[in-house]
Amino acid sequence: MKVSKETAACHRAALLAAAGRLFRERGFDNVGIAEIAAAAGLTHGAFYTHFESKDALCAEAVEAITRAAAEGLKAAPGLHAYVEAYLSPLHVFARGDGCPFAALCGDAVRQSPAIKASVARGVDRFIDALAEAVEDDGRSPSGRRAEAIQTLATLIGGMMLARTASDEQRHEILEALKASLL
Amino acid sequence: MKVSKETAACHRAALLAAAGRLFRERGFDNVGIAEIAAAAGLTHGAFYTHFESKDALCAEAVEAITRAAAEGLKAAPGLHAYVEAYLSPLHVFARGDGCPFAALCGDAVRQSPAIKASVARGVDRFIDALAEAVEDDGRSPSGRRAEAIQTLATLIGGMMLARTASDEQRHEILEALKASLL
DNA sequence: TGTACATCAGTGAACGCGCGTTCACTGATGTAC
DNA sequence: TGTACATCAGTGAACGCGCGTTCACTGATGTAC
Repeated sequence: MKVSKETAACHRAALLAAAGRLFRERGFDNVGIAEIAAAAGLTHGAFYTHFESKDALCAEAVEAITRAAAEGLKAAPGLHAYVEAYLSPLHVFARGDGCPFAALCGDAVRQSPAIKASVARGVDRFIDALAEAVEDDGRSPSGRRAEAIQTLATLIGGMMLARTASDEQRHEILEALKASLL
Repeated sequence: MKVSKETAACHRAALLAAAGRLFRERGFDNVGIAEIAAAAGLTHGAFYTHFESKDALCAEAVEAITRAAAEGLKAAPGLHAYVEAYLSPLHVFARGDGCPFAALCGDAVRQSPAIKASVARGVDRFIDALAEAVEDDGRSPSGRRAEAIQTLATLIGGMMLARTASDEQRHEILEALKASLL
């Protein structure tokens, strides 16, 4: 049955939100259209009135969650606090709500060009945001960008290590990285 | 038909080698038993005379390639040279023969406990090897281990970023990280 | 050393399952009069 | 404002496909005599 335009717009937003969460929790290939639709209160058939394909949804969901990640960084009370929260056990376990890069970079390599490009744009935006947050001790813009890249690599590499690590390892990894970045 | 014990042992080794390469190239879930068996010159049915399940193969393949990675580091002419080679465009594209952590950490989070444990053991061995390779300026063992963790996080995070990045981004990322680690 | 036979690595058809996608259909929405 | 009807978001059955795994069978191996 038909549904009002506002309701349809809500459904689309719900699909994107569910996809953003589920993809981060389990990766692109381990979440089905039916599950995403169900999480948004729909059946799988309705999905195709909102998105052309799963691939199109993936690209759009990546766009959304990477934009949110950059906004989250800009809204943080400072790089120090951001890094502290990033390298917390909470973030290790809250995958569905966490950093899209730590959750999906490994997957993205093997996805379609559209998805890879979406992730690459997100990475670029996030590096920009990090470069602005880095302390300005009179360094050149390119120097700050280089430091931003190093911080990002350490954060996402560290998060992935912490997520596969055993309980004892996890603590050691998070503490070592906090000490080196703060 | 039956086959001599040596031949069977070769087949098993070939299955492990093919799995190690294919898993790194495309991830655990995107490579089928039939493809691995075919790469080893067998049909899929024969696979089950060598391994109990795909999961068992994954765990054993991870064990093999992470051991090889640690040995490769120990055999390197120095940490400097190792990092230089790690952060090279060659490594970005040679996934099947490259670092198992950069290739599989993202996947491993979602795999069975056996696979996760296998990766975690590999990470531990690799950190040990890195801690030995780190320069000894009179630091404590735990200080060297912390530096090893930071180096590993930066390397695998950087490799994953470089692998999803666009052509221009890739160069910038690799150069920034080499500058920070060397 | 030669023969007879049990073993078992390998084959390929078949299974159940979940996936992405399609499509005929339904019925509330919202527009045209 | 009220009515008639075209639109189209949503439903659920169905599709083809590839997957991991099983299993009856084959025939070379390697052992027992």
